[in-house]
Amino acid sequence: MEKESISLSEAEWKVMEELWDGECATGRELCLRMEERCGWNRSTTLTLLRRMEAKGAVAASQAGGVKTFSPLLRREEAALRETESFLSRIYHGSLSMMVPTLSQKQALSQKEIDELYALLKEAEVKQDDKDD
Amino acid sequence: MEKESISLSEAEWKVMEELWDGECATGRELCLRMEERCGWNRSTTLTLLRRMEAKGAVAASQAGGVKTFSPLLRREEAALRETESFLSRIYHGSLSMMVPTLSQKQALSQKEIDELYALLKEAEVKQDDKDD
DNA sequence: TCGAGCAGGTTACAAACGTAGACAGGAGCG
DNA sequence: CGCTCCTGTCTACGTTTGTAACCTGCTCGA
Repeated sequence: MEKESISLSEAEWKVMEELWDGECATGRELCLRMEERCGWNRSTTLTLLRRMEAKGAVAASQAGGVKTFSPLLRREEAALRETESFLSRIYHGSLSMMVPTLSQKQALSQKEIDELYALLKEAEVKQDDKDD
Repeated sequence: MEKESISLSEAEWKVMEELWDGECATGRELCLRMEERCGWNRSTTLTLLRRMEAKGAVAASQAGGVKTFSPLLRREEAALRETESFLSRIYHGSLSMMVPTLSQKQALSQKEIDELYALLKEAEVKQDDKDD
């Protein structure tokens, strides 16, 4: 129901990725793709889809014995939720505490750093918009 | 053993926080603090400590019937591990994909953005060091 | 019409988690 | 000496997660 509270497990997330990438897909297609990408058995994928349908993360529509699934949760929504929960769990909710951890280990490439600069600039613009 | 592979569950993480903050503590102290902070029963904390000891995340030393626990895993180490797993799960491993998600929701304050700039600058310096 | 395939559904089961009750050994007090 | 606390250990139980075998119903070609 309240999308806010839908949380996805790791495996479920993978299925969602597939759905987000393709907008929607039949059970068959998804099974094939998951088998290919993760080596899962058909049943595994179907079970996950069922669970996800139950928790309202995906919608399923039957059409002549074939089910078609589509995401109910938008990627940004889910990612945001996940991110906030992660940040608060590990970094007391603050992104700024996360960067040093990564840079310490040189887990940030120069390319990534450059990208981040650009992104921050954009974020700043957004902040300004907010004031209007 | 290989610290790399030690993963902490959410509850375990909370206990670790306590340990990291205090460097080390007796079981009794930890039980009290967890009860206070999370409302946990004494047994709950003790069980978690036992599991964490088993997986090598904390060290315990007995002294006259009283156990003292200290973290074996450093916070940065654990945070890094967690962060990498999170980033790869949600953002295909790239921090740069995470920022737009947050800024879209205005989940980034100007203050935080400023901090991030500063952090990136530092990270850049580190990059240079690496070349030496 | 009957069997082969394919779609989805049902049931299962072990590991990880969160949570806690029951139990046992040592230390000190009366 | 025996009881009471306190400390830690064992055992347990429901839930979530990952993973899959097995079953059933439909459809299409021989």
